[in-house]
Amino acid sequence: MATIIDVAKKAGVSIKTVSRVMNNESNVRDETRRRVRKAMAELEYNPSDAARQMRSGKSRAIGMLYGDPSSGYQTRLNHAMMQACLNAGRYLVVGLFDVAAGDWKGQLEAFLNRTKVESLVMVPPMCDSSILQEFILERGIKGILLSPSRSVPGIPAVSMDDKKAAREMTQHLLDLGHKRIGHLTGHPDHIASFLRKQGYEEAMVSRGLGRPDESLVVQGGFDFRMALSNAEKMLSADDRPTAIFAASDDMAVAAYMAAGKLGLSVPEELSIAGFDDVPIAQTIWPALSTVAQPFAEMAEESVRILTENDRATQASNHVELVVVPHKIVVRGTCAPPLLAQ
Amino acid sequence: MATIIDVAKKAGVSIKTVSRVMNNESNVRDETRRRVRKAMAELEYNPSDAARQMRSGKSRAIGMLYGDPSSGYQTRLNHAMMQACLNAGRYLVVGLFDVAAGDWKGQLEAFLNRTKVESLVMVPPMCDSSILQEFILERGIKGILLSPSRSVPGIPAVSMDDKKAAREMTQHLLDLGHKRIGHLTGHPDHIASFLRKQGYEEAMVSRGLGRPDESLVVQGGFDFRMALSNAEKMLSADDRPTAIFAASDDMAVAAYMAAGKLGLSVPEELSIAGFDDVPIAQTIWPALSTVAQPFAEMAEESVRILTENDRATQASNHVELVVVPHKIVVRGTCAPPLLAQ
DNA sequence: TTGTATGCGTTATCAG
DNA sequence: CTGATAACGCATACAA
Repeated sequence: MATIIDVAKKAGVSIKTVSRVMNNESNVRDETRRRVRKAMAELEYNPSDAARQMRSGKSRAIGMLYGDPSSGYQTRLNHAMMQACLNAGRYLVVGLFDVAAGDWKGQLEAFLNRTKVESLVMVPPMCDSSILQEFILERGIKGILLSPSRSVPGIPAVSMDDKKAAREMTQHLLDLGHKRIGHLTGHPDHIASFLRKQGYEEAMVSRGLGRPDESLVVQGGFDFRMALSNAEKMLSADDRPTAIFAASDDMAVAAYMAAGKLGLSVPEELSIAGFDDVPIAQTIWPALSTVAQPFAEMAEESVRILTENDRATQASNHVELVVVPHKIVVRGTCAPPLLAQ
Repeated sequence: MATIIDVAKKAGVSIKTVSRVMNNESNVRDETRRRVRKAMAELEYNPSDAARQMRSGKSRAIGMLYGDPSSGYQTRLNHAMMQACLNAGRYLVVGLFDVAAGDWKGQLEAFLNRTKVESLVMVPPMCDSSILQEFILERGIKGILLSPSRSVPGIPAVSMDDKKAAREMTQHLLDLGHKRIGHLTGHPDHIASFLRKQGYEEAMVSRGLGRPDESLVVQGGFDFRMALSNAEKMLSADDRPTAIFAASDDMAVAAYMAAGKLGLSVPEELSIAGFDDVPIAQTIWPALSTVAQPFAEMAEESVRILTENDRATQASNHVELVVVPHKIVVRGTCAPPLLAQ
């Protein structure tokens, strides 16, 4: 394992200069910088994180605190972040956050002190806490907000466009020929529920179908049981929809089961679309058409922003919000409505 | 932040002695040891992992390489391990393993070199590779095997008892009064499939029901679609079972859907039991009765064994296999069979 | 049984 | 713009 001394010798400079190059500091001649870079590459030099951390008190690892360990959203994000960190030659240090307990600031502080991470990925719902936002701002922690409800000056944010995705998914159903499309909404506390419903409504309105009424837009609450019962109700009506767009895959599965109970075959008699692309979406048959959240890309963007430490570009590249493109995953649960309808 | 020097001063000893106490080395008088311990507690001393790592080349972090990032099993294990590490004052460093690619040894070596972890949790299928086992043995890496197919001399293993759990779940159904109980098997390549089927058969035989024939034991392959189609077939027969025990929750959900399609209500007309306790098990309604794998306990045992570094006990405590008790989770999908049957 | 001194690979200070 | 040298907190050879 080559050390900074080996690099310095090879490049014919002092270790301090090597250190300067590593950290993208100014006050190094371009020619020198190039020579050092070359020596580093040739020796396959890798700075020792341990030494760095000992000296500066900061680890190069990236921290992420999450609240709900059982959420599919979080587990998939964890994996995507780990991958992104791996690609960037970093570690991911994850920690559990007790959302219900108070003292969010104290919890974050404890995590920071314990792990010494210099940068942080903030996920919902913590990313929307102004207390936490101010805290990382004043502590000088590099942070990014993942899917925040609204962006915050000084802290870059990465997210997908929920409203647009919902609009597109609904349009897909519309393009297939559906006119009566039901929507199973999420939980009112989640901003995503609102955005997804809005996207759905916009698509309906833009096709001249008018704003859908209560017979079409029913509460799902991101809850299987509620979605099941309300989907059953909606599908039992005389003017039942020929398609249902659920604001989450779990609720889409509920609609799926409701259809089964009522003897409606999917997708022939009822089209179903979901949102999230959780594992079960690919497990069931026919597989669920859904919106795939771009976890990998969101994670990569986050890590890229966090590891961008060229002090020169830092000022100019004042990124405040990166919107990552989603994917509409067309699988087996959507088809044109029966002619009889 | 207190350092080893502060502790030494406070205890009136040298830093070497503090170091000895920290690492549970011998050659320290009990009285001295106590004094040092007290000083550490009073100063809330926390050894710096960075300094340790720099000096010894080893991190105190615990490594875990996993193969299938989308598996519910793995994501839940990840979380449990993270929690267990947290409780033990350690980190978890996870890495992705490419099972399909060759050179398992090289992959492991790269991970070790990169992360410098001194201990390792080996999960399926890597834990069953003799090449990997020999490698960690000769490199002197502390390792534990999680749910291996068979134990290996020199490397402690932690697992649950799949056969016993399957037997108990089947007995639960038997106790309810069921006599014709179907079984959806897992994938033939997984040792767990075999064990779970065996447990089911033992329970049936022990109640004098004889060894179940092919009409009752059908392939599920840990695959939703296969399970769905075979469950439908099984439930369409004249002598259909009044209960189904699936070797995984995913397949249990398939049976659930098959029942829905055939107009069989759960649990009144068909009882269903699963295995794993994945999130969807609690999502659906009625919620699925299933076997909960003791992730938290398995993780804690693993970390305990890995961090047990008292050199005195190391020789005597030659643990080779720890079997962690599972839980039978009784929820809503199992009930006595209808009298009419 | 206990202590002293040295070095691990960085970053930072200050002098050139 | 560049370099010599002192820390950072711990483990360990070697002494006592």
